[in-house]
Amino acid sequence: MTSQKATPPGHPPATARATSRDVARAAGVSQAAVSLVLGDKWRGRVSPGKAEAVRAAARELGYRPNLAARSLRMGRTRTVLLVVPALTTEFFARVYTGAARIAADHGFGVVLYPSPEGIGPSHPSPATTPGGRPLRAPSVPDPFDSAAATLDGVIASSMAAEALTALRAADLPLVMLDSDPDDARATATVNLDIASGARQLTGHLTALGHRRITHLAADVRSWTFEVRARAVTEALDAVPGTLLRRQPAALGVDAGLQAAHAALTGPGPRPTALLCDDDIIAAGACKAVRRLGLRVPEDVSVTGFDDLALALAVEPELTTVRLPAEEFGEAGMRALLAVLDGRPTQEPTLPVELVTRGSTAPPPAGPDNGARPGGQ
Amino acid sequence: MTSQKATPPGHPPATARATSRDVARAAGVSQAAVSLVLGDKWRGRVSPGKAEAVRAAARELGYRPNLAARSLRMGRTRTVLLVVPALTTEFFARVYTGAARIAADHGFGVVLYPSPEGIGPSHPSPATTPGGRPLRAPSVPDPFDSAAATLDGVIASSMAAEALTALRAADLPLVMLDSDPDDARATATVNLDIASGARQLTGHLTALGHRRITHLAADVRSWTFEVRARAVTEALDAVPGTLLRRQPAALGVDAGLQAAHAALTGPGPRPTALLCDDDIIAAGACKAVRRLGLRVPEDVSVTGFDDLALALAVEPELTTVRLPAEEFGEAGMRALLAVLDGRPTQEPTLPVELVTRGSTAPPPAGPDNGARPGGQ
DNA sequence: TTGTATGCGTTATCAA
DNA sequence: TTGATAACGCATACAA
Repeated sequence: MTSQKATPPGHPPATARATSRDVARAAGVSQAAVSLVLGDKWRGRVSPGKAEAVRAAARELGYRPNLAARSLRMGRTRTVLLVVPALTTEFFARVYTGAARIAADHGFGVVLYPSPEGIGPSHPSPATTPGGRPLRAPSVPDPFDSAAATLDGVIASSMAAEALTALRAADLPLVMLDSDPDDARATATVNLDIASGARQLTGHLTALGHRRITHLAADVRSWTFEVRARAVTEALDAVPGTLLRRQPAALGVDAGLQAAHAALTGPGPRPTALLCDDDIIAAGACKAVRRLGLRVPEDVSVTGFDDLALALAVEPELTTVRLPAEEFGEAGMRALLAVLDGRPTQEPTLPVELVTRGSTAPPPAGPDNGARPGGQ
Repeated sequence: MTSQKATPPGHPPATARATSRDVARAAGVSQAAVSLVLGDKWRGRVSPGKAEAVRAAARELGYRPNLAARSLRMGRTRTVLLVVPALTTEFFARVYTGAARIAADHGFGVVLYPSPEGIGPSHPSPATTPGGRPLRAPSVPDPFDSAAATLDGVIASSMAAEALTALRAADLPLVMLDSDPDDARATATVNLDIASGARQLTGHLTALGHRRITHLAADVRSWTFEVRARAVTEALDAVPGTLLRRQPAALGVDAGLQAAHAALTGPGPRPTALLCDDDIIAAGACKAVRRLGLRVPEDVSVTGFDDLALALAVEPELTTVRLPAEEFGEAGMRALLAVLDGRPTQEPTLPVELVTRGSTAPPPAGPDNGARPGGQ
């Protein structure tokens, strides 16, 4: 009965990597010393000479600690779940990028959970893949059953909030993104200053002279959209003589088109501006305007929200509110790390910025600027 | 010295979860039996009654195995790395979605590695965040140093191929996406039928009557773009009387605009069609056409590639080649799973589909259809 | 059929 | 300062 190393029976080791014991042997120290040195906890417990020897050996052998073992021992996985409404959107891809960057800086990984009910696919197939198969039927399981999913914490977009309750988030620390600060589920909240963005938008439009504005409101129950609606209403209430209407619109180019069509052809005087809840809806709205034989922005101004790449791709380019997506993800991750460390969290609200481009202009002149040009 | 359970000293357990021993106790069996039953390997080794008791207890306790422990024991992490050129693009977000779905079906997780040199940010800031900080400076480290990174395999887009060599991919199984089948680094390759797409596009344009076509070619060294260029050249060589020119374009709306401007104002007769290497470039090209006082598609036809949401957002909607992004990710993941299982891989090539929309039409009539309309 | 023992690689404690 | 040693939770070989 020797102390020979033996790989576990049944399976060969995936990759023959150096272990801390190999490093210890190479450096002529105990395995524990390796752990201390590499964990930078050797203040007065290992001699400087040996410490350097350990580092050299580790470098030499290309040692990288086995994270499974570390997780097992520590009871923490250094893995965080990011719950988003649907990854296929540029906005959340950027949120992920920011979160992952900060995570990596702290030795954490980020695993994604695109909420099954994924709001607004924003693209052709609403509920099926090109192949016609229902989108993630039993496919994407509860992330807590999934492989990468022994989690230290969760970051969730408010747009995927329902998914959150479904997925029993144990009692993991939970950072909610862009959601009601009073949400009881949240350990911490990180917000964008959406209300300010909405006010900047309405301010821009009223300053241009618009008085009949229709809000193409995302018909998604989500805090962020509620805030937009409220802020728009309040801001326009403060400007005498304005007429605000509201038209619900699903997320997506085509839905935006439909909603805008309805808004522009409905009863009463035609609005001179369409304030859309996101860039995608705005893109659809622009199409609707033109299909009615009207021009953007001469006859109807259109604004978006998000400042996606799309905003520059359409013509005219969209006046919109730039949401700092990556910084948003970064802030969310930082808040979660603070919670995990037991540090106080800052609950920041990130500023947003109005970006004025070609899709807005003063309303058409004329008494009622209303005589409808030849339709369709 | 009792056999009392004790949490590891120093740190409390992250979450008090039931272990297989708890289940065993509850079911009145040994811990090994639990492992057998839940691993579905109890064929003739556990009595049906006890097996059922185990399952009941597991359900009751909400037992979920500790993946760190399992990974440690098995030497496999059930985690796969997906290397993409930049996550902020819709296309790769969709590839990820497909890959993650299949992975989850097999109890695997997917971690993302947006290549540092991330080709084509396709959005405002080329190299810095809004804050001005250089984009992922030492931030995103070698993924093999990162937390989630004890990997069983890698899936990589050819567009991030350089990153691959940098990141010493040990000798992990490597599935390359849309890359040279002869690439020595790849354990397996999964491709889209890009060449067919290019041929469908040229066929569509020549059938409409176009004879002067400029290829707005992505100036990115990547197999997929080389294939496009070759296929376009060969297809047009086969049609007598065609004049193919090629104009390099960086990835991005603005770059597409610039390239198209150059193509339309350069010496020689103006092309009647701009065949763009992706939808983003095509969107830029459309803008260039209009800035020159020309119309799409009456004066100049424009085609894209990818069929992003963008293709429907611009006006006119883009004729483009639909790339089945999610299925692509699925196929990549399936290939990798096959490799990991030692099964033969199928090396599939996924079909792509021409989608005809408003951005293409017959070229303008007239002898040379060339008398340039008043530019600006 | 069942139970018991072992080791995966780490970190942390304790005795030397 | 250092080096043994134990335990994290699981899967498996082996003895009963």
